[in-house]
Amino acid sequence: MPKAANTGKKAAKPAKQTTAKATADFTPEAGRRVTSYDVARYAGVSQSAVSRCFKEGGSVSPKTRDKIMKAVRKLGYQPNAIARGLITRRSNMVAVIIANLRFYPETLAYLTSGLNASGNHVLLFSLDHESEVDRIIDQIWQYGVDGVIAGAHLSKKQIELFDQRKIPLVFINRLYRDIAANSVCCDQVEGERILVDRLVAAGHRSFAVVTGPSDSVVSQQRISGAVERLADLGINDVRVIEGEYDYDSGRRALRELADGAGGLPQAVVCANDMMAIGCMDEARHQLGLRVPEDLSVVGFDGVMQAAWSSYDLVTVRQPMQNMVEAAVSMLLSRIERPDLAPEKRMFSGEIVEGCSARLGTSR
Amino acid sequence: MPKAANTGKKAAKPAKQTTAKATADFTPEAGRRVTSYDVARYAGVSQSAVSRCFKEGGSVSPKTRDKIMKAVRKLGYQPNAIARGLITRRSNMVAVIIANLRFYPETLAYLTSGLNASGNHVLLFSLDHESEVDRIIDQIWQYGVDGVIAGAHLSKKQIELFDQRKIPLVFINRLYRDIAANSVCCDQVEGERILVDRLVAAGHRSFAVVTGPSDSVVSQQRISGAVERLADLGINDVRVIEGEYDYDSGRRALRELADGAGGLPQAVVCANDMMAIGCMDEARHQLGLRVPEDLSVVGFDGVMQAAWSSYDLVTVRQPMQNMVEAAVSMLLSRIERPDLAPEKRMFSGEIVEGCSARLGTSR
DNA sequence: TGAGCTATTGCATTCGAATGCAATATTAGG
DNA sequence: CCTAATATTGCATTCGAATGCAATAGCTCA
Repeated sequence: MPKAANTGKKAAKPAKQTTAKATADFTPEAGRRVTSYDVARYAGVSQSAVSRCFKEGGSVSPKTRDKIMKAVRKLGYQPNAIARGLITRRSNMVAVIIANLRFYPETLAYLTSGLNASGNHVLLFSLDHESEVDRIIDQIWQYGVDGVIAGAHLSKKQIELFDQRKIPLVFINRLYRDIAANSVCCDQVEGERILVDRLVAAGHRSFAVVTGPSDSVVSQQRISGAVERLADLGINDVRVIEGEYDYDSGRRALRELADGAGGLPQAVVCANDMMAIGCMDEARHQLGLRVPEDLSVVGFDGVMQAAWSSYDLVTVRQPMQNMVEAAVSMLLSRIERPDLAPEKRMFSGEIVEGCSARLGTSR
Repeated sequence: MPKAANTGKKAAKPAKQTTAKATADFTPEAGRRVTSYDVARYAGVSQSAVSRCFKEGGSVSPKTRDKIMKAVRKLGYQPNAIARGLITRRSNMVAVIIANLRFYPETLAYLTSGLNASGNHVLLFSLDHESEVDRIIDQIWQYGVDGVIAGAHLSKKQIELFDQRKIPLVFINRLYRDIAANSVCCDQVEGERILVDRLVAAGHRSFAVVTGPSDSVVSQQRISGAVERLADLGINDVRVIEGEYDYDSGRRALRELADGAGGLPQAVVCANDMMAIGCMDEARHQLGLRVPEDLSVVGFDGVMQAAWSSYDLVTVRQPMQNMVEAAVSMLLSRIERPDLAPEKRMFSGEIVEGCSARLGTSR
């Protein structure tokens, strides 16, 4: 039995000390969490020794370490990350802000495992609309996260705030031309331009584009990429329909096109895959059209559903796993070295040549 | 200009004090986070006053509150949740353990907003396989979360650990018959039995069931619900194929059935919707079968994709939003009152009468 | 055996906010 | 204008782990 070491906290109140000795043990009061002091008392060492046991390269003799670890196992001690964070100023938590979670679950899955692999944890903030960001910025700050990964749009002022407060921030798929912010993106404009080029080369002459919600910058980029490229190519028959990124709004968009004056275009360019899928379903099952023979539909993202053989969507696949890995490593290196200069990494999307659009000779 | 109040910490080192006075201000050192002491100094009050300003019903005069809030805004102060958590023993964080995140993104979205609404935050642990739980249990403990919501299987020992440590734990869709654990479930067995009843009533006599991964208890429940009910009804022509919950394994399962001896069954019962969708696609696009005329396919879950008109899946819709709300409120009330008795809430699933299976007269 | 090192150990303090208690300030009542 | 009651305020301590520094133990080598 270990001897009761005289290592109560500082000048612990005599009463307390006595009580501890009276009950002659080291079992923490029921319901209270086991602390490093409990372990120290049980093992007959000081609290600092216990602390050092949990520190890489901490100076502890094998004999002491052994005693301590035995006590740790016996009492079921786990260091308190909250208390540790207070003194080390490292919470090992990363805030993840993500909009449209329901459409892009893979992104979050990749993020979580990437961050966990390096001993970090994810404090999740999910937004239904990008414009809700305000609500959560303060909370992020309060939790003292070590860094932030954002898949949502922040205002210039908000970005500057993170900069002032020296909290590393990395965006995924949000590019800021005039702000020196870290980001990992897929080139939305390039991808959309190539996609449009292919459609035009294959003979399409009348178009419709279906946008995402108006507060989505990604949607704006994709749409303007498409519209501008079409204009470059001298095509002016372009209708614009507003969507909301989801399946239903894709269906609605196609219905609107069918009902509207001028009839259906030859190709529908959607700001994401979900809406493209909605368009296809509406076209095939409500309007009795053949896709791609009567109508070409293309999307953007390369979500798993796009590859399902009912759709086999022509789309631009974002290399999301690479992008997430890049974002995580970009963030982690900035947590280690806050002085690193801001950096932007841009990946190219890959055209997926499915069967939802006539793409001409190449297939 | 507010006068520098003499409220440095305790017997602050004279040197430090002097420095502060020399620079004649209250601006915290660059890069350091603004603390309640900084605010107090700037506003000429004590740190406790600042703290009380942020406490519901804290005793502060309007005049003082005003001064303090002005300082708060000026310095951009945000209370440090970590430090607060240390003393209050409330982190306002809830751990969410979720397996198969990529298949059930809605669940997480509902959870996040439900918890945020009550001022709680989500510390996310996502698992690729349920069996990885061990890895994260310790970490949850270290972060001192106020409670846990689990959409994954824990061992009896692990559940008891949470109980001992008085951390409320609520399961979603994991039912433990012989353990008094909190849970909110959809009745998997009942749903599957009703589904099977309908299929048999509509004349199906040969079946295949496609399971989920072997470590998924939910899959086991669904499958045994189906298999046992079929046995009850005197149907023994039931093949069992192992799947992995994803689209590809659904396709693979159907191929296996088609290639195997005995040819295709009349109905394929899948442990979830994703696999059912895979089955349908494989049947229609690879094997040229008509669904439901040549083959009936049913799933379980009621995910959004199941309702897409290309599939229009017959399935059991779990009232996931209700379930999540119930789980959140169950957890929150146990955080407030840890003595509440364990409780199980069971919701019934709703049969969705789609067109992927012949269901007979009712449609 | 003893001087000179190095490896362990413990002490005391720190991180930032919350809070019981005592000391003031304010107000009401007479 | 004074007393009693109430409302504000500040002081000092607490939460649990980490860490600089000083003290001690243990070891090497002459």
